[in-house]
Amino acid sequence: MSKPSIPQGMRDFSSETVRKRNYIFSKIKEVFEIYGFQPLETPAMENLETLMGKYGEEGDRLIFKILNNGLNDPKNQEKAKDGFEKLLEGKSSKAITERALKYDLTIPFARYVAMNHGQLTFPYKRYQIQQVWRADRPQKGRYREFTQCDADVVGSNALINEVELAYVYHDVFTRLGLKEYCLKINNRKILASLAIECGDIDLLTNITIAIDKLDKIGIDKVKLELEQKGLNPSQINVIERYLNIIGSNDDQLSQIETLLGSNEQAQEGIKELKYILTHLNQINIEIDFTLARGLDYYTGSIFEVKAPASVQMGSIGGGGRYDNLTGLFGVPNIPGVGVSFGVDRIYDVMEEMQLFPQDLQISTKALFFNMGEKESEYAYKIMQELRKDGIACELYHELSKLDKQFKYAEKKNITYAVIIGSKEIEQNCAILKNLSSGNQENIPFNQLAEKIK
RNA sequence: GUGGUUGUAGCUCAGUUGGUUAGAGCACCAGAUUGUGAUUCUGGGGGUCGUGGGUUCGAGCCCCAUCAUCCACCCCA
Repeated sequence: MSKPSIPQGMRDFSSETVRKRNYIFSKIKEVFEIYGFQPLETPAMENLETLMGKYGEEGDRLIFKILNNGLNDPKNQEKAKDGFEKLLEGKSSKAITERALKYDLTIPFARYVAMNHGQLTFPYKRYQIQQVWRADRPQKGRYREFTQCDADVVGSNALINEVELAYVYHDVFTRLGLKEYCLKINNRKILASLAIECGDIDLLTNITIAIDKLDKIGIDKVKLELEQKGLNPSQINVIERYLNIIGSNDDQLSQIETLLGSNEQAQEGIKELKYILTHLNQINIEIDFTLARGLDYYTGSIFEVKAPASVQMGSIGGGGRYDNLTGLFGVPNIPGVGVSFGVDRIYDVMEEMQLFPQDLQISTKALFFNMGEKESEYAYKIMQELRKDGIACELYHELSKLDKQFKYAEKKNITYAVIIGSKEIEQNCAILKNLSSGNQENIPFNQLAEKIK
């Protein structure tokens, strides 16, 4: 038998890691709940047609598809062969695969809303914390299975939702102690107007992909890429003037008004930005007109959260407004806006910046030493009393040298050692030793719980 | 999907131009120590050198393939 292994980009999480991850989840959940979001879970797999075509061409390629069962059944073999031919041609085939692992939480959520819009109370505010899967090559901060934490509001056009979600970001990162994060905002309408200003709305995708890279590759390479995409010098000139907008939020707003203010869409986008920013004067938020975000379905505000520059992680969260997501599933006129947290990346950032609290790893509070068969029977009864009081404790599993029992306690980060030997039984008390300070004292059995708590 | 990096004991890593029986530190186990975490000393167990082929009298080392890893691109959280 070959050595056991797990698939590429998948991970086991040790106890220590799970505790740290749970710490992040609990903070995020707390904030979601106090802003009035309700939990939702959807299945790991969706019908393939629910997912295909929603994330662009690249996205389709990265969806994990699940092979149908029963392909070897003689009844299905003709179909399966035809289907396989189709696959080889690069088309998809229901005969071979009709289910897939979910790629994000937003599309399954839209599917859920489309299926249940009759029952839901709008605006519907839901949060969802689940795994998603992408068949991407793993690298730093990128895994094939990772967890997203989303909060969305659907059924409301009000910009107050954007304001609320920005506060959600702020509150979560504040609670996690991740102070130097950077929340950026832009509006797709402004990007769209830039494309119109260049003479063709269809240029939007190419333009956004190129300018999104500005801080990574610099202005010259962005211009080169635009040139390669077939833009002419006067178009590139417009974009360059757009990219040269810098300064405080107010400065940037007045500059964009000068450049694109005559465009109706731009006016709308600018108005929205202004509204959101004036309601967010308590927190740090930066306009970034180069912010584009990949997903095609965004139509209004877009958000992105960058990790502190010192850790080189890039995006740890993102979101935005979409006008008609459920329209993809035949239910029109349900606009929405949402944000997402990349927990796995937040974990990596917090690990690197050492932001996890020390006391997360304390599991067992007290270890009862095993001093022999009779003694441990006695100790067991006392231990069960402590457990009734909610104190996590355990009895060392066999009679061993004290040295060994101490080492076990030390490794498991256990706070107290409780030693009950024949002497102690006679005196109706136990030795309670604090393993971090090294102090020990005799404690009557009936006071043990109180001392340990 | 494209390009590169790495893979030797539980962990971190040495290992010469291809040449006897593959090493170290840490960890683990036993003892010195029959009720208090240390230190020290003595002894011990552990490896199909990622996997599968090939070249060679001979491969941890060279070649091919494959899997995993990390990194960059694409894209993205």
